[in-house]
Amino acid sequence: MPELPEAETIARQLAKETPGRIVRGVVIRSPRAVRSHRSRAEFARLVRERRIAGVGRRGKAVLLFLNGRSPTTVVVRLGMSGRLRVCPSRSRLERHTRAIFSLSGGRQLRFIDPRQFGLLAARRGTEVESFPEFRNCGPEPLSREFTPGRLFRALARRSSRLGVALMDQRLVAGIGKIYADEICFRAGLSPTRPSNSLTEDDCRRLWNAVRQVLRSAIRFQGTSTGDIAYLDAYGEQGRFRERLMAYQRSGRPCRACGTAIRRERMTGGRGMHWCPRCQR
DNA sequence: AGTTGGACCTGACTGC
DNA sequence: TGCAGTCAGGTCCAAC
Repeated sequence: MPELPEAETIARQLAKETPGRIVRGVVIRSPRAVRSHRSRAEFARLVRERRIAGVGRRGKAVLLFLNGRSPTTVVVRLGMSGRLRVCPSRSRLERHTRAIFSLSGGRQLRFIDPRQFGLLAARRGTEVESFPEFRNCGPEPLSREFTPGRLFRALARRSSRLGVALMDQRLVAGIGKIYADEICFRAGLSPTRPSNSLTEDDCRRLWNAVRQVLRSAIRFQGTSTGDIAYLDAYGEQGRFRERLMAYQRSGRPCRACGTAIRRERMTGGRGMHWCPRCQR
């Protein structure tokens, strides 16, 4: 599932491949991919014949900055199964290709998304924080804005379980199921703990774990797992999967102490994985 | 306002 | 083999 490390990996790859190229044409093969626009034509009009000036990321979203008379930003939300791929124009179209950007230089940027939870949105300007997609977006976990104190105060206000709170994008941006499990493991905290039961000391460990886990996952270019495994802009798998300590390891021995990893469904129907011995 | 559960979507898997 | 049911999960929305 694309979370912050996967989006960051794709954004860095696109930053090498796309700047300077001009979007010559846009084909939206699934209208649902641009459902926040009135029509496919409206989206295409905002994007066509503009030069890609840069690439960024906010939370789990990849951002394409386009130059032109009025600068435009394309927000790419990958959802649960979305991928962005750069390839030669003549290469075979993959199944579930939802949108194709034809770029100058004989390349295409393709948006592939089996589950169709992903979304492309073209927004005027580059003031990302003002876009509706980011209205409820909390601080970037690897920025200075995100501090142990801020994390403590936010968790102290909540009664929901820690594993659920970490995935709330208003608390901190970019964390989903995989990294919520891994962060809790690294912090030695059970994801079933009520958020407001954490001490300041717990929160400092949690804050460290957030940053260590995300940095490490970025270094290994994300996690590929499950029936619709994440692939990067070159179609390669992420290598963080081999380093997972909790996620999707239920019943298997904890890599630290050998105790069987537990799994339990939480509110929202999502299962959380944790070691009952290492995590309290 | 915070919290929860359902809906969206489709491929893989399970059970009868 | 076939078909219904379940699961996965990011995000939004309605209901408490």
